[in-house]
Amino acid sequence: MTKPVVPDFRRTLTLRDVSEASGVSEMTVSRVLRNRGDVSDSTRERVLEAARRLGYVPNKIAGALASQRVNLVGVIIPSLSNMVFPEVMTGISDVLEDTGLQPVVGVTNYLPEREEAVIYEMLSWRPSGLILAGLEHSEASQAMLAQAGVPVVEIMDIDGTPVDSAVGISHRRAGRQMAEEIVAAGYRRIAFLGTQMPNDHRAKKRLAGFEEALARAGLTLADREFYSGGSALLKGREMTEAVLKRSPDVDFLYYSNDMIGAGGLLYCLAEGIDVPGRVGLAGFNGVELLDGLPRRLATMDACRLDIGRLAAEIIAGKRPDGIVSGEIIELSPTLQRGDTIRNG
Amino acid sequence: MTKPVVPDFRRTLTLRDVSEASGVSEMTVSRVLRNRGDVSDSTRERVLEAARRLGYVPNKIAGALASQRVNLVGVIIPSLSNMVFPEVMTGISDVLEDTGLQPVVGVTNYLPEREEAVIYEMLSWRPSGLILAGLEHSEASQAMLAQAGVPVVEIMDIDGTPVDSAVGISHRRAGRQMAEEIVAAGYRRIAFLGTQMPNDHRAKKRLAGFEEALARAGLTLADREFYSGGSALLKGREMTEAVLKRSPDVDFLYYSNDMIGAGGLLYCLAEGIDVPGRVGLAGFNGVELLDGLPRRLATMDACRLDIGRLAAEIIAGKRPDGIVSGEIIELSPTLQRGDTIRNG
DNA sequence: GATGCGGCTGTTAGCGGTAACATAACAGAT
DNA sequence: ATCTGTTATGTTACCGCTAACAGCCGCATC
Repeated sequence: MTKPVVPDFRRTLTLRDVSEASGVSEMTVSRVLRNRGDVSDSTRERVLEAARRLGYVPNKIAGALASQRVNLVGVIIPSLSNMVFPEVMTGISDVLEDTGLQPVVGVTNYLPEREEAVIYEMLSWRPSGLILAGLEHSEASQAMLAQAGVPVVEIMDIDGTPVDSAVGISHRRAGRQMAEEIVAAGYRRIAFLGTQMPNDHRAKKRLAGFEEALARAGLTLADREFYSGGSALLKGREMTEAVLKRSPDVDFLYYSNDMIGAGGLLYCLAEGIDVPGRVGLAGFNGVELLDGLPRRLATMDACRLDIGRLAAEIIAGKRPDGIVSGEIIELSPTLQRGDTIRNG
Repeated sequence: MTKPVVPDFRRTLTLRDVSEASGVSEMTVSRVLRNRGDVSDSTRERVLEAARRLGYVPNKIAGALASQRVNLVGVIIPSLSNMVFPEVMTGISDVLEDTGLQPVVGVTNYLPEREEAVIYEMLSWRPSGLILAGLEHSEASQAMLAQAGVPVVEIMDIDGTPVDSAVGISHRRAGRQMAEEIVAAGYRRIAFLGTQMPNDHRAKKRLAGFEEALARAGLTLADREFYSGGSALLKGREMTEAVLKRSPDVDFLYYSNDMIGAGGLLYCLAEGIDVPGRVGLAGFNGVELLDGLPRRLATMDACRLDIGRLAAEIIAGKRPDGIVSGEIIELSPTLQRGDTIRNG
């Protein structure tokens, strides 16, 4: 099952090897490989040929140290598995693609101490910029970010004070807006179903905004249910069942994300519950998944692609007026009523 | 909306700054910060205090150059958005966590030329190892990997010849196995629904194995339908509708992944089609999502967590016998019949 | 023919750490 | 008192590359 380990006698190649193989100085090789400065066509050809033939791969560690430039952008997010960050990443990659910058992802699992460690690790590679989710960070994290001396963009959320720049939506406002819509549609006994969220600050803010708007309409949450871990779709089912059994008079279910909302929708449809007549449903995020459901769940898209794009543009110095720092961009999520809120 | 850009007068800190602040040599500071070698407790205290006070973050670029050691492991995958790789990443992170190694993700979007670029970029940082999906790579990629001088683990698939090590399942066999199960259950008019797959070699191998087993039973595919892009769940619905309309006598639908399978299942349920009586359904991957569906879709889990773990263990040199190279590990996916294959 | 200049190439001196090898101080053994 | 060994610290020489500058050549200019 195992083939013999062939000891590698070749040291790994350096500029010097290419230089010797092509008969020019290391400096000239360096210039050729970076397309920097003037080199005659004939020399360029010779160098490229030698590099290709040897299979030379430049050592960016040495290059970065010498030039004090690192073409890396750290991206720090809480989780890969919840459908929201892949799209942010797409936006970031799209923009960075033709800037020579390269995103590097770090995952925190919603743990502040993990975040601190990831920030430290990232900064120790002296990246050209940092993009990270959320505005809430440990004190030590904040200090590191402030000291870093590179552009830092906090994304997703703008309800708070960024270290440097921020691109996102107001989750508080998003929650409020959804509540207003629901109340306007005539629902009165409204329940909330969501993640246990010691560290999901954005979900928390949405709920706060939601309750605030309810209060203004003279209402309070009729019930609430929380979960953590497991298949979100399944949890959505289970929580929905639990709430509807416990509080049969509830007429609206507000979910903290689309995945559990979808689970709830499937549950209601399977049980033959009239949606949106008997109960209305709404989620949050506008994930692509929803397109495939039997009925379109009401939701609010979180502008994830744009957030990624704009954050990357700030880091890449592509913003109009060349702003690279201290910008706060608030995007407006659009409410999609779908088929699960009745027409007031 | 923008705050003034405060010019950063402080150069970024170096060992020398900490050394001066604590009155010892740079070397001693270095030792303290890496916990390497003997340092007296009093000195250690003084150094740590100074480092903390100044907010010093070591420069790993310089460290890596000097020590010829980089605690990074490149992980190259085709896509972040299909639910399968997050779980692989989890397995990898779990294992690397306490080895001091750090995964760095690169995404290829199923494009060989992107893959080549990502491999080049990764190798230029001289990582301690590389984990990449699939066994099919451009010639240039293969050459780079072979020359890299670090352990390379190709994951997910083992139907082919790895550059170095491989951890995965046989997709060909997986396809065969599912076909046998379906045929044994008495289905005869079987259709395939999947991605357009110029570069999804694993889906292609599953289909090949599937058709091979059908042929052995004297059957051929009754119909086939392909898609690309868009919401997989929605595509699953649409394709299912298309196939069932076009070939009303089809009695089984084999999907190349669970997400479109789930779409198909939802479609059938909504249309009141008897599953698994009138048509049977099966997908591939065993994603968590399925737990939340109204009925459990037949599928085969791809051992993603284990694949990640084992790959990481190889890189980290944690395999029994200290094998670091040239190992091929085949895992056996388990078939989950769910509720969508009738009992033969 | 001296001068200037742009195109091309080479030389030198780091970048900020760490490996490897001194060195110093002091304890206990002889 | 000398030797040995251990612990704690410092010194030196790089790691592989690039910025900055220096040189050389040929050609147009005055």
